[in-house]
Amino acid sequence: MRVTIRDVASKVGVSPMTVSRVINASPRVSDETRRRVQGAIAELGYVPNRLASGLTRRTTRAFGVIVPDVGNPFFTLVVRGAEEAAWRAGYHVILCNTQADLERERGYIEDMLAFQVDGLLVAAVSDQSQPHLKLLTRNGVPFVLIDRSVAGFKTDLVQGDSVSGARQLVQHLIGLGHRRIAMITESDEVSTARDRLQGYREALEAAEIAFLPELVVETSTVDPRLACQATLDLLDLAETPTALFAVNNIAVIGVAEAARARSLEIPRDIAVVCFDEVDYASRFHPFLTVMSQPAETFGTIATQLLLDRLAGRVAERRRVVVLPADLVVRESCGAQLPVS
Amino acid sequence: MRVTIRDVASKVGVSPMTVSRVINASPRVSDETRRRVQGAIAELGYVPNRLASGLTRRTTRAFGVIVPDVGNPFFTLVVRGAEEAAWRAGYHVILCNTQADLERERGYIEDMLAFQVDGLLVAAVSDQSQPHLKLLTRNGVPFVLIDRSVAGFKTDLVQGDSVSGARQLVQHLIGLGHRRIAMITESDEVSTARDRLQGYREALEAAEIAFLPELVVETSTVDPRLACQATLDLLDLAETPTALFAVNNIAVIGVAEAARARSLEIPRDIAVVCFDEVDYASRFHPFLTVMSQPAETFGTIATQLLLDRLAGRVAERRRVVVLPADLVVRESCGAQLPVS
DNA sequence: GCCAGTTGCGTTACCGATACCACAAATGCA
DNA sequence: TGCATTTGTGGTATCGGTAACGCAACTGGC
Repeated sequence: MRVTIRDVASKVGVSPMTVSRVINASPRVSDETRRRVQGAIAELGYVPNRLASGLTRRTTRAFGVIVPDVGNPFFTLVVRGAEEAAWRAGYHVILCNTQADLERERGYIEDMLAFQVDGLLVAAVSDQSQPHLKLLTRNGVPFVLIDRSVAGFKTDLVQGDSVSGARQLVQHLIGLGHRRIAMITESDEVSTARDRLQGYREALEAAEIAFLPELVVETSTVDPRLACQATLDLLDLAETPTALFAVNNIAVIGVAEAARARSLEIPRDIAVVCFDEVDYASRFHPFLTVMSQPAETFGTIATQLLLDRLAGRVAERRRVVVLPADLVVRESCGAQLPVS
Repeated sequence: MRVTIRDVASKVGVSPMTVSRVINASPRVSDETRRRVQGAIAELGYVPNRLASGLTRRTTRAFGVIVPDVGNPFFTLVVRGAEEAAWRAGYHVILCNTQADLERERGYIEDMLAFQVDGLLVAAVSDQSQPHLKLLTRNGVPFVLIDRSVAGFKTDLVQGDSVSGARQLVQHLIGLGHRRIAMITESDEVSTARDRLQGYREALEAAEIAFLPELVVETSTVDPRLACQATLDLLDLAETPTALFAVNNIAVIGVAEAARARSLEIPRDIAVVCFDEVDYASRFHPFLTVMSQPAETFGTIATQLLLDRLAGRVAERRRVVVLPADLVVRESCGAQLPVS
């Protein structure tokens, strides 16, 4: 049923090898033959079988991108950046969505290995992704970590400056007069969560504000519902926080929901800030003050690192790229904005 | 570098064939041998080469899902539903994001063909996707269209009830007293846009309101910026509309932005409704009244149709599944909500 | 006109896995 | 014990391409 190179060859009356040469733009084919072969390819709708060509050449010119949640605007942009850069370099991208599930992550990594991709970009679920990633090194497949580092893995890495970013966000809140600042975070097996908590602590320490464990709530995974519940718990404290720092754009959704459920108005009753743009939602009220990361650049740079490795232009050691984040002050923090 | 079946075989001291049997859970292997082979597989980190096995068997147990924009919450959920259903059936999903670009769509369809996927789910860019899809039929690869039909293509299809959904939304606005209702839509080469415009017209007609062409603005593609500009144009009309119907969740973002730019409050100054949930954003103000579609179900049902074809359980004719949409009344339409 | 170099194309072997067949050893049943 | 069957394993060909090589026919410089 599927059209093969032999179908094309016999239609034109040449050998499969000649068709192969036309496909791969080899110069050793006469113009006349080339034209006839191209005609047959178009007419039959022939598409070369990459399983077969991937077998003989040792490359598929494709790489996998594994992210925990394509629906998260941050990762959507990362993927877009990666796709763009890959496309320009003549590579194709296979996208895998793990839904932050380790099981699934392992499955996809095996899949990518099975499909013989030339390399991978991985935003790992957590430090527990380590065994899956070992599969890659053992098979000699290069990969670049995005956004999150994985404990005990010394590979190329593109990440944001979570420590400093979080510190700035919290300092901003402190500058607005807040002293009782809570944080909604996720498992500290995720490097970004760990780093942001650290930044939070540093900011408090610098302002000589005591770190209160009860003001930090950790949800098992990042999810609006869990974050909402966590926020409600915080709001039930005898002494409620006056400001809230959400570990990312997903958690903040739950925070906003909880505030609404308690009829608290942001920022009048409680100030809110978070990491990452909320994309479309940041155009809606409450207009969130965020630490904005250049998500698309994460994707393009990671792709560049990977392409470098594939091309053998290898800086032998691992390369770590840290991209700065930008404080975008909107309304949710309660800052008085100059009239624009 | 890559571990092959021969590496495993020679390590254990059996033939590759025996290893293959272990991988594929053939019963004709002694427990003893099976254990030793499995040990070697784990130890070497061997992952079977699917390029090779895909060549001999005629299946890869993978299928492609092609959508215009994974960042669109509607499609994110479609993908999630498809992944879920595929996973359960032992299939793997390769996700392709066309960014509503025909060129890219063609590239991805060729890629999927090249990777010998067993089938595809396609949310096509527009009617102009027809030539790409013909490639699939010519190569005998089954596919199911999602969300959008493509003119002249009689294949399996899972879509929403756009005509009736749009009619209901507009009727709802009319019921609230609006007579001057504008619509922001996209190219009428997209079936859903076509159908929603039709529903809009039907609702007007039923209420004996004249259809005014100047109240319908068509943007070339669906994009918040374009929708924002389109809305501004509408608000510049001598007689401005009192209500606005956005063709989908992306367009409505631009509408909200435009309203804000003009310091109009929703719904006090202008009522707004749209198709599709805005996901996270619908938890933010303005709380949008929407026609909610069961996006995840789109994915699961489309997958089911595809799996049926792959399994040969074919209802020979095409099957069309139309999923109903639900009017979710929130605040943006200006309806008085009962106190909950 | 001769020989070296180029051009255009075909042949053969192989990538890594599996379908199919073969076959020795173990087992079952009369 | 004898013969049929089952069990466990290996050998060979093959999937659809391509690398490497081969080789006629043409080109061109002397």
